[in-house]
Amino acid sequence: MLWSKLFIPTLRENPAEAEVVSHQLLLRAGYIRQLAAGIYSYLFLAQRSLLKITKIVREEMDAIGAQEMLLPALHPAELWRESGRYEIMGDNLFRLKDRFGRELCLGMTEEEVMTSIARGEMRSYKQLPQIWYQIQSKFRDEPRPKSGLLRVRQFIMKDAYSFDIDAAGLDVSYDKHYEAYCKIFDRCGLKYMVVEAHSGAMGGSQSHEFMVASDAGEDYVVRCSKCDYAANLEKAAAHPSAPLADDPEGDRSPEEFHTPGQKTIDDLSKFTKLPATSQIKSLVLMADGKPVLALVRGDHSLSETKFSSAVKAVEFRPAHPEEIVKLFGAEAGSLGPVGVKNMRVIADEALRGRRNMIAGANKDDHHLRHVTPDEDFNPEYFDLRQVAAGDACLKCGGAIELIKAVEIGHIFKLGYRYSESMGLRVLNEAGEEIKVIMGSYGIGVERILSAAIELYHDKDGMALPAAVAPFDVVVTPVNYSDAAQRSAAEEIYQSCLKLGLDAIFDDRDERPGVKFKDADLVGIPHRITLGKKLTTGMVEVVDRRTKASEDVDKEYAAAFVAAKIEPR
RNA sequence: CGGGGCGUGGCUCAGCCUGGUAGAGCGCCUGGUUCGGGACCAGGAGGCCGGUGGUUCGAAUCCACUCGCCCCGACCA
Repeated sequence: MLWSKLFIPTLRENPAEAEVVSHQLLLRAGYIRQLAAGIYSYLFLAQRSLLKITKIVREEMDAIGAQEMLLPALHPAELWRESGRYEIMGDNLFRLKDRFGRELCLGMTEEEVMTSIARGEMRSYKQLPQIWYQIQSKFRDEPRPKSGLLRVRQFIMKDAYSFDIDAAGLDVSYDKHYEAYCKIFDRCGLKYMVVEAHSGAMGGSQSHEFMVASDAGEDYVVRCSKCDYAANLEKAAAHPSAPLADDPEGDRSPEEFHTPGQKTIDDLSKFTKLPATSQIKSLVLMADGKPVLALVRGDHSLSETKFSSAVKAVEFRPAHPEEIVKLFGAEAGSLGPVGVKNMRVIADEALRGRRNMIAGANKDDHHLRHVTPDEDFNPEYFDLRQVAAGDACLKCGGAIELIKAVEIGHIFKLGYRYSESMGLRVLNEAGEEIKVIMGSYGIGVERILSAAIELYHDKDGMALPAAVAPFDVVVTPVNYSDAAQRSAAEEIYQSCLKLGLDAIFDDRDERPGVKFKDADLVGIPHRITLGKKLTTGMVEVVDRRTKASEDVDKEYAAAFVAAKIEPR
């Protein structure tokens, strides 16, 4: 293609609205333009990259026997009511009405539609297993779209669904996806981690996320510095750090003391001269309308995910101040577990075996010292605590680190959630009706591009892996009005095409600086530059990432570049 | 939804406090000189100052409302 004929609107300066690097570069390099908050147009360059990514995705999905389909994005609300997600998804689901007042919604994932197809046609175990997938736009009414293409309201997802006869079959389908995902992300040139994940609103048992470390990410990955343990923060477990002060010895009874105006853990640490690790933090939550008192060590934070699985709540929220006063007779700064009878009391494992700690007295401006779990109150123990950096790995004791990351893929064992609610059953060998077991598997296509940019960029722009770059190579005559350069460049460009390279010919009558800057910004992995050395038959081949330049005979330049690009 | 910031040619921004002719750099167009890392000279085009209402002789500027975008939080397969 001829650069002079293409629409590649590069910008010299970063648009003011872009904060994260991938967003800035996608705009500057002319890949995307914004239409509204969280809604973007993908221009020529972005579309080329995305097509390369989806091609890789297709090849690897097809390789595990998955069948590509294309389902509607517009769904009848009725279908979502069947699975129960019409209510669960709340405002995140785009909802609309047609001219007759029928309720519709835009798909955020397509378990319902896939399940409805399956239940209409599947009759026998002999038809299973099946893996169906599509690459299609998804819609989510995000409360806060952000970071360019990282969190948007319309995006392209590869979503796959597996249908199996039993749990062993699901394991096979799940493992196939696990491996296919690794191949996809490897081929896209990404550095990524696979972490244990929480299955969240999707339901189901096992789940893994594919994460790319990046400060632009919104998730935290907990990783052991020694072994291979890695998990999403929501799910991660670890040994807590030791308390900073030993518990006082002895079999003491709770003793009230006056703590005027001391409300936070911090206040109390200063006031009592005891570290936060000697305190019990008391949190009141309303879980499905019922109050629960959750206790964690003073320096720990409650993991909301772990809390909700511990109490098996569909919905929960922090209690309102009025509710707290009504239930405890005291305000939030002075709450504690001693004497609490009117609600469930759950405690984090880190409190088990501790003695003589500080807790609120359920009386404003008063606290208790010498509070001992299992003596002064009897909680149910759970892992409730959010893991923190510096904790010790459960597997090997190594130090835990926290890494910010972008989620690019997620695989779930759904189990029977949809087949049960929507009635997907087949007959087994014995002629008995059995539920089909399902899995679902997603990849965020734009996130692969964004993550690649976050991973590979420098001050001049993108340094994309060839697999996802819009072009493999750009042929750049330094002076286009020089007839010798022009014709030699044309020849090299044609040779590149013959070798199957995705080549672009920068035939613009621009100064060399402009052409070099644009090529760097756009992130084309290789550049063949024709300049003064052409008089001796030599051209330069420049590597975008390393900026290393090699002189090559013009006859071999195309083959030289082709050899550098991995076969695909 | 709570908190903060910002809306002025295509892009980055100044002007607003203290009301009176709408500006700069880059980009764009024409001509010329140039040609190895975003050239130079000359000429030129391009702006309902986000919108509505108000105050005023007069509003980009002051006031009210409103819309949009970004960031933090809440939220989130």
